[in-house]
Amino acid sequence: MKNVSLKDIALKVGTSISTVSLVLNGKGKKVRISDALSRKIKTVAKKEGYHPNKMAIALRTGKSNIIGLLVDNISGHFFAALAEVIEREVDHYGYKVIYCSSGNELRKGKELIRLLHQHQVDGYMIIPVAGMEKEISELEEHGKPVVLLDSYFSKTQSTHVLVDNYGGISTAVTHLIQRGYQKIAFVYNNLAMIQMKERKRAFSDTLKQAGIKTAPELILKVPLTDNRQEQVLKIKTFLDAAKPEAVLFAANYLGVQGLEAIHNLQLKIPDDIGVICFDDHELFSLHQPAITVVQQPVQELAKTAVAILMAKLGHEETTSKESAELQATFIERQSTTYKK
Amino acid sequence: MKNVSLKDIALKVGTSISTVSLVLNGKGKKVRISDALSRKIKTVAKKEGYHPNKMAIALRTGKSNIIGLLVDNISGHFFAALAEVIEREVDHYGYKVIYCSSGNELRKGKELIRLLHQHQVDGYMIIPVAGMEKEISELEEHGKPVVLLDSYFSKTQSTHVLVDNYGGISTAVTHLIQRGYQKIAFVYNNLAMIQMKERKRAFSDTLKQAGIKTAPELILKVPLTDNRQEQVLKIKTFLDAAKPEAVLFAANYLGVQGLEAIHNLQLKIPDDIGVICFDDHELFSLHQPAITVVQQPVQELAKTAVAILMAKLGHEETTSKESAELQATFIERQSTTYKK
DNA sequence: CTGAAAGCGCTTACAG
DNA sequence: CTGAAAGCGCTTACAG
Repeated sequence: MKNVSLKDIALKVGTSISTVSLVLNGKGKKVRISDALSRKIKTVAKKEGYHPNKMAIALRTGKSNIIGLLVDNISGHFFAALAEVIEREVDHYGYKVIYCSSGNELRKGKELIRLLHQHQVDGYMIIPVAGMEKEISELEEHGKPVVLLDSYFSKTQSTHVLVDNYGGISTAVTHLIQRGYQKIAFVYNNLAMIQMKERKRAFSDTLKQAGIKTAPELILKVPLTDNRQEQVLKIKTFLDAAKPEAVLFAANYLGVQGLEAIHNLQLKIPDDIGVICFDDHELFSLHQPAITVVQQPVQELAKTAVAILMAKLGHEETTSKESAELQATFIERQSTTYKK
Repeated sequence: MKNVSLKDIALKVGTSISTVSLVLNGKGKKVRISDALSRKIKTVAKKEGYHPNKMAIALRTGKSNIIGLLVDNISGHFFAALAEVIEREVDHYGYKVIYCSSGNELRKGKELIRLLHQHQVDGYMIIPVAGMEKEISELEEHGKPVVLLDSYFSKTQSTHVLVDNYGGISTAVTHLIQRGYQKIAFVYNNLAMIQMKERKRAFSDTLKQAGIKTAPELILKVPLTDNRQEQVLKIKTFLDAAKPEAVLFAANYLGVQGLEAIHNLQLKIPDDIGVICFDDHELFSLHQPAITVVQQPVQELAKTAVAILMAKLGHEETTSKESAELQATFIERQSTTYKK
């Protein structure tokens, strides 16, 4: 059973394809097609179950009304929070979203950008992977608007929306110091992108400014490519050796793994070790004790990014098309009460 | 800057569009196009950065090489686990996935099926919503293969892949009884679909078979439409009034909310109350104490569903195209040790 | 070995 | 008020 096309309708009604197209696109009034014909066309279209072929429209008009969203990990917590908002927001403008995840692999990321391009998506929202600069510039040269999420490349000037990573970590470290923690450990990963670099930089700077010297043995870089098991083990070994008074995890998944490591070590939070995490997770507020976090304004990030992209696509003239850096929210829970 | 098309290449090389198409599709050898020309075409195509327009191909061939995946909730845990596997599996066959989420709303679900249809997806994987029977039958009448996930309609014969819900719950209840729990509560939701009905049925049957009579005040149905806050409150009020020895949550998100309610009530697990949940969650294994669960074989579900869909699409003749019911895995952790 | 032509389903000037 | 025609980028018989 074939899909019904404009031609089928035209044949049934006894008119031309153009007329059917005009009517079904609501332009009947404008070109003054008779009410009788209009009604008849609409009736037949409905009865036959006509659905326009979006592929054909995209091919003809050059616009697909699809936004490509390339994230690092489609099963991650950040994506889960993001996707919902983005989907709802772009829907207001009649756009749909195609998601894909790079797994933080350059090769995969490049491939997916090409794929999205081949599918003629109108605009891109991308969590960039190191080394992707060229592909992104090419999209922009092709006239396709791009908004980078969560990170950006310092050398290129693509529009980006992200949280104030430096400020967020700085607040966290300051909080720990005020609570009386001195020997503070930092666990981050080897993502060679600005958001992680900023977090690391903020950690070192803030300690230095407080007159605390940072020992390299209090800093752990966990490779992204390790599997979960290995990562937990590395964190465990690290904490066991370094014996910090508090630990700051630079990403929520590291925090989750960190908690597992801490449980394995049978350490009590916050008595044996204070814990704070950059980026919230469902698990943290439910954990006993609940984990203090620096929360990213995910809703706001998504909304801002969509607004900018829509502005670039010619909707919503009011919105600025500039990059944005949003403030993180510090949430103190029970994992950072120093007891000594 | 325009995208480069076959025509552009043909013009540059000084040959015809057909020849370029043939060569670039690897059919050059078959129709014996000269090596010299082939090489030249390939070189120019690469230099110009040619990418085939998938829309045009889809329009022309009637195949989009896209699978539509309609889930209940794109930010849910089940989706997160599913998406990754499905994406990887269908990739082997050259397919891509478009995701959308119905939010368990019939109206939204219907709309999304229409949308996927308009985008000419070749096959569907759907977590069905009550009332969707007609739309799904229509897809099948249009010759589009469909595999239902997680549930199905008892009246229609669509292919489906799901876990043995009845068996899973039955195991859980039996376990509780063996551990000495008698007053067992059941928390489920008002999803009017087979998976939830089966879980409910299994709960009542198993208790009855053990000679324990089920009191209606030990059963709570939490409306899906309530917001999270309300749901937690309802569970809390319910547990406080019913004072069960153990509680079985019929879905992982209910378990997560249930834990919050239990913490609010200051009840100790497993001393004050035993807890078991159908469907695992990252949070459960990390929780103190870790929560006993009935785990769905998500990987296997996804793989099976993909295999069946691909078989229906004409790949992989070896695979059966029959519906499948997979066994759940019971994982005993520390939340169900009766202490009295 | 290679090219001209039709056609997928649509939109949009253009002509009448 | 309505229709014939071109063209988006591609594939695929068909002809030579």
